[in-house]
Amino acid sequence: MPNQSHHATIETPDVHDRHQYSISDLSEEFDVTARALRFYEDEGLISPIRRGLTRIYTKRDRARLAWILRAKRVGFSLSDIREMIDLYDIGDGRATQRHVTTEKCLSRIELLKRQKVDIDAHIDELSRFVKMVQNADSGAEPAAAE
Amino acid sequence: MPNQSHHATIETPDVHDRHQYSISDLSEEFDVTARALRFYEDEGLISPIRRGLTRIYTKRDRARLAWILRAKRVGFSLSDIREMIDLYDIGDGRATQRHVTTEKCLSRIELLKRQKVDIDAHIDELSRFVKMVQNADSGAEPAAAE
DNA sequence: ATTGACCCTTACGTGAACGTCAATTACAAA
DNA sequence: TTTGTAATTGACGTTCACGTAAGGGTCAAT
Repeated sequence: MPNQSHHATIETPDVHDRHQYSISDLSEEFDVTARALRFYEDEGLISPIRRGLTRIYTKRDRARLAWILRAKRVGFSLSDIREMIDLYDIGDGRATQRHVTTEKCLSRIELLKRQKVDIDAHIDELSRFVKMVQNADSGAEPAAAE
Repeated sequence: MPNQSHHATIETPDVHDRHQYSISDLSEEFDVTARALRFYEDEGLISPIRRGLTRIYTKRDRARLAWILRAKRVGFSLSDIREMIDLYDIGDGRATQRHVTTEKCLSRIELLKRQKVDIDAHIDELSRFVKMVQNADSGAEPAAAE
């Protein structure tokens, strides 16, 4: 095996089908630390294959990472995310399992919809506040609830 | 002072204008612990007056608490929230301060809008997954990004 | 042979947001 | 006066999501 380098050397063997990523490739692309990626692996969220000890991420791993990070952005904890990934990974499960899966997904969706309502309310309130500040009519304070 | 009780006794002095709340009133109503409310006070988010050592929350405190909790639900940290409250509390500030305030509010709004996009994407994906599970066509996995 | 770039594991440290005692205090009812 | 209920202030404990060394391996270039 004369040439197995996994990141840009002069003579890269597979330039045009780049579907393998090193840990630093992904950490740079998604702006997370390598430590975080290893942590996600410890938590069972991603399982890149290994060449020796070195992690090699496939396109699927990359897609899964993107999904994880988006889930984080909308407020899910890592264990939430792990649970959701497990649900995805069942897919072929028996009827009862499929039922449980569906129910959990639907309740997640409900939660997300409630979040959207909260966000809209917050946007409204911030917008009103901005207008108020610009009009310089003092008397500002967080109005709220009901 | 014969009658100063701050929660329901037989002879409550001001039954019909109930604009004072004890710490447990609010913790029960909003389903947060008293510990949390004291913590928020330590962090400078609320400042109930005291009768002796006992905290007394006004309607404004209550409204502010509701606001804080909603901010938390949409993903703001307590220091984020503190910052925003400080912004609200300026209101009468000088022109430069008003400018800074406005800018910060606008960037918060942008952040919230991006969150909505993420949430919508997540809802879509979960919905699609639910359909897929129900159709029993296996081959499920978190699709993502791009 | 050494340097440099990149990778690894193990393991303790950290900030946020409280939880959980422990020891008191205040007040009203029994 | 004792008992009970709700309040208080420390102060240490906990979970989450990593950060941050410390110590070491691999490979290609110099």
